[in-house]
Amino acid sequence: MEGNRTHRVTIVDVARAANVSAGTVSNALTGKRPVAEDTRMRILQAIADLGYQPNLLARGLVNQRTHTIGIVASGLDYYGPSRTLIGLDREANALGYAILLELLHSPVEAKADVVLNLLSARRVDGIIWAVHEIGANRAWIAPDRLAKLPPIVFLTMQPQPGVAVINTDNARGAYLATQHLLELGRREIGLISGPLLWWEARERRRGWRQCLQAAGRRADDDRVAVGDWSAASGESGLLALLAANPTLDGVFVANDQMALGALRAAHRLGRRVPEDLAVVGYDNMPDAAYFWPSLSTVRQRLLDVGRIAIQTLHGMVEAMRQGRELPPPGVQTLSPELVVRESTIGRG
Amino acid sequence: MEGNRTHRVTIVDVARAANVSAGTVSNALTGKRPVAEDTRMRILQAIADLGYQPNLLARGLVNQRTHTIGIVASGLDYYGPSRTLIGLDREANALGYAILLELLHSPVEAKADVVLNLLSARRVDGIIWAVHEIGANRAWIAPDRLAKLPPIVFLTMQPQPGVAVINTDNARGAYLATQHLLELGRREIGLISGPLLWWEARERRRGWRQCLQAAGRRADDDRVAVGDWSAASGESGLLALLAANPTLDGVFVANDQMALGALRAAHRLGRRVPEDLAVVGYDNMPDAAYFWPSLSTVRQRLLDVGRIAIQTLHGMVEAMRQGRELPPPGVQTLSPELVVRESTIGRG
DNA sequence: TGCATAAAGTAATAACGATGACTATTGCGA
DNA sequence: TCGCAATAGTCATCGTTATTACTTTATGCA
Repeated sequence: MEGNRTHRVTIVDVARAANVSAGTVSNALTGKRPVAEDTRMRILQAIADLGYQPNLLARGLVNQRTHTIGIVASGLDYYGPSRTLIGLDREANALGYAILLELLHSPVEAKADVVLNLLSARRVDGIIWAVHEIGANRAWIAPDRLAKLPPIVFLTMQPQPGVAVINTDNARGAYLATQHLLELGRREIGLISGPLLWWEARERRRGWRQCLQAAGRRADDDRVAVGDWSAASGESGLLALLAANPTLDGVFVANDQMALGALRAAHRLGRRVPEDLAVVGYDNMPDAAYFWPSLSTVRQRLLDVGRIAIQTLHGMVEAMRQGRELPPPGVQTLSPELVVRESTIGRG
Repeated sequence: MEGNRTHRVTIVDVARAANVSAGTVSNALTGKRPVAEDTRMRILQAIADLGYQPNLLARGLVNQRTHTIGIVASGLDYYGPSRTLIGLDREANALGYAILLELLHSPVEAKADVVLNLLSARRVDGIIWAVHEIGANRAWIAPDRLAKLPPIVFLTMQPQPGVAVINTDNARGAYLATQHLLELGRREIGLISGPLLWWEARERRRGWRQCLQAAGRRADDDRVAVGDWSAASGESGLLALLAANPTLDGVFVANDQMALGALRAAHRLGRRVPEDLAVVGYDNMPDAAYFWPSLSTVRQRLLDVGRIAIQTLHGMVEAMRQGRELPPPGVQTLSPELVVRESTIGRG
């Protein structure tokens, strides 16, 4: 009927159509005050007729709450970050939050600050920081800066005092992998590491080293090749390791993609896996079970990381809203599990 | 100083501190009207002192514009969707849009409608629909429903009249792959397809079939195994194909993950790739170059898909804002490219 | 039955924080 | 003196909700 294409239908239009006041419509929608059943039906009918959509900007403005969570992430073309994001999204949905996504393509501190300002200007209720690495020192999380931001949960980083962190135990995962190799009787075990700027890479190296040292084995630097998480670097990494240690009979590779490259290098050199060289990866990406040979690896519960992160953040948001004291922020660490496949035990 | 932790600093506080009116602060910030240089400096100083963050909710409310784009996506644990999302994010950033992300875990129509309502209630400026499949008929994009929503760009789906779609030419990619196999002298070429509910899977099958028929070769249903995009289904798919066609000497696999499974099946059966069986995949995921043997495949420019999608959407948003007629929505199709590796030509 | 009182639903109005369209104040030259 | 730039200020507005105040209607009791 009404030809005016630019007119947006508001709560007042609904109220008029249902013959009530705007406040009553609001009450009917939010349920914060009771509304007589037949009025409610009339209102719902009017909403349907007019195709009314409540304006969440206005609602957020008056409620001081947007039901939006900002997620800052990076490395989405890798399995881990994507998977974590899925976990975050699921739980956020379940708790009624929408997600404002910011991808950091080149994680430098300046950009990080811009992104935080942006999220804060949009009045997100909370922030998930899922960027793995951003310089070595993290000076950018100055406490006074943090105090002016909405609650933040950090994923997968070194525990910091006064900051909520959700982690997996990378050192333990690496330990499990290395121990598995030792138990199979391997005597010379190398490491293809991720970039050492990354906390996860350092932790996995630590776990590998600890396990070897506990068993009285060598864990020297010439047993370590440093890659960049890519399959290419895994391939060149294994070539370098074997050149320096021709008798190497086991290798722990800090992620599955590099392990894929390492398998390829082994094939090219004619080394049989696992007979000549046993390989363990990290991540348990879906493809790993179909590598040739299928890859023993370490599974992290990344969906759980996402879930717990959102739940923790939600708790912080609610506490802050109700003026309660924030729970002392701490570290929650999830345990990884070893997944054994052909690359260590053959086609048993 | 001020101990009141709940007080939020608004434009009025800034105005008071800088000894001007709120309107002037607004002008200084948005630049819509000139402000004397020294007043501007005073205002900026006050903003810095107070740590003021403009409230984008309020701004959006009065401007009827949020500079936010809703992205509805799914399958983020696969390479393609993740990659596309990265492309979308980059261009959105460049054009000053934030991203409201909605992941569809189980793409059913009811849920789709809920998601669209949600985005619309948050007053996004536009929507990118990056969900690959949602039932066969798409009855849910009823034209009158579309008219009530912000501008939408659809990715990777069958062209629809009256709808903006950004595509890659899946049939052409499949054609290129199949042609490559023919040119290598392969005579019996099978297909491991994706689920036929997916438009992309149907298109890739069409390209495979067209190419074979143009060459006078068989392209019957017993040369087709239908998988579900997973490596597991690729493995079982090739086993089934070889059981039905023992003399098969080439296979086009509709994505790289299934191709990985197919390679594994070939290894298990002792068929040499490519000597006995040449394999071409689709997607060019980073790992494909490190499969054993490395995988010939089809590259899509997914970052470009994302870029163009955002640009198109931006154009629609601007046109609508300025009351201009929307450009007639059409289809933009990008061409894929063949990437030749060992799985077809050996370690040449 | 009639009246006081409680309960329940509804209406009116002031926020929330910004902007845009007017209006008001300067200082200057004609 | 007048008119015109150049600035700055005022106030209504965007679409909701919370608060307060006002109607009804139902209930209890003599």
